[in-house]
Amino acid sequence: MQPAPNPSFAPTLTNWYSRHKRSLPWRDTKNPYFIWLSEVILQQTRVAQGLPYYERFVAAYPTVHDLAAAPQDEVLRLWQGLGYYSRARNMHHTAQLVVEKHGGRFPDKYEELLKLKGVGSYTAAAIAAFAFQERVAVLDGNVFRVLARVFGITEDIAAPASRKVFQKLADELVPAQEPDTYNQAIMEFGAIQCTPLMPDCMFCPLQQSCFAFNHGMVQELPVKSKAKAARPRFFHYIVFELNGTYYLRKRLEGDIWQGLYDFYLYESENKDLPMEQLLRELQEAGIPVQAALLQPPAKDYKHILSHQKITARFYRIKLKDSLKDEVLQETRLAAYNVGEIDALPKPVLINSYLQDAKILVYL
DNA sequence: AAGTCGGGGAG
DNA sequence: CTCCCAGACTT
Repeated sequence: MQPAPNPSFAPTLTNWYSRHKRSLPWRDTKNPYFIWLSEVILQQTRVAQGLPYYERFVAAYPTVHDLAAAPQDEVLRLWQGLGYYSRARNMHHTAQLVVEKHGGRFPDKYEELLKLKGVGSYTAAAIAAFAFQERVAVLDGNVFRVLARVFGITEDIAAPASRKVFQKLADELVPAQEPDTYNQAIMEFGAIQCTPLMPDCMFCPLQQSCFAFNHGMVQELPVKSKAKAARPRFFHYIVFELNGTYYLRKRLEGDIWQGLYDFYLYESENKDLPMEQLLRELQEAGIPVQAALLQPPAKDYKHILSHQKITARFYRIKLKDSLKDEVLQETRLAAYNVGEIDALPKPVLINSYLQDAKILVYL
């Protein structure tokens, strides 16, 4: 059983925060648009990785109206490399809704923010607290970890059912005064002091009252069940080239990278796919290719996602004539020149190939 | 409750 | 390699 919340918990954290906090751009504003932008970017993303994206989005779209008016391809292109692209699509959708239904002003209550697409319990609480000083508790990976250790909570933080245990405690701990500062403080404390692997317990202001420290359980807490292994997938990309243009297509719903562009794709069950079979598959798709024109891939590309381990091969082929209209309809491929390709949103895997193949060259 | 959605950096 | 990051959504 965890001890009752120590009344000095919040003051200790905010005091620590005042001395250790990083200077981050979204902390210098009460503008809900900027705060929302930063929170969506930072979902499942380290500050160091998200920071340059935040700067780029603020520069490109200074107001929610600018974001709402932008084409989706442009928004996804700016998001390129950040991953979890549904965040960008939902963010874009929400920007348009805020403009059209709310006159460009964000809702100012937790319950209303929660209704926005892409805004879950964490992000709604963050916006409500940081932009509007609502007394709600943010509960992210950092907060889970700090609470589990300090209060000795052994519920599996990966299990959805555990959330209410942590949420109840988190809610009780939020002080009435400056809930925004407190929420920033506990997350920053988790990110810098009470880190996952090597927490700095020797110089921790909560050391005396920390359950995990006092019971030698710092390594054991928080309890988190392991994710299941990523499934292997084998991609065979055909890169059709025609007079300096290349055929790409926008990916659809129902798989990874929705809304991003890649090449003609054949996926096989096993790693090894004979060239003859690949040629046969192409023929069946109405794209007869002479074997001599199909250049074998130079190497395998390994691309790791949370739940998939992709091995990709790129077969480049120089066409003499345009692909048939019928094929273009069926495959949704279209020809793009290098400048256009640069402007399209692409998975990191595709971008890596384009640079290796010197189709895209950056200075 | 479990599955799915990216990519990168630290150790 | 492993872990996990200012999570959300669908089934």
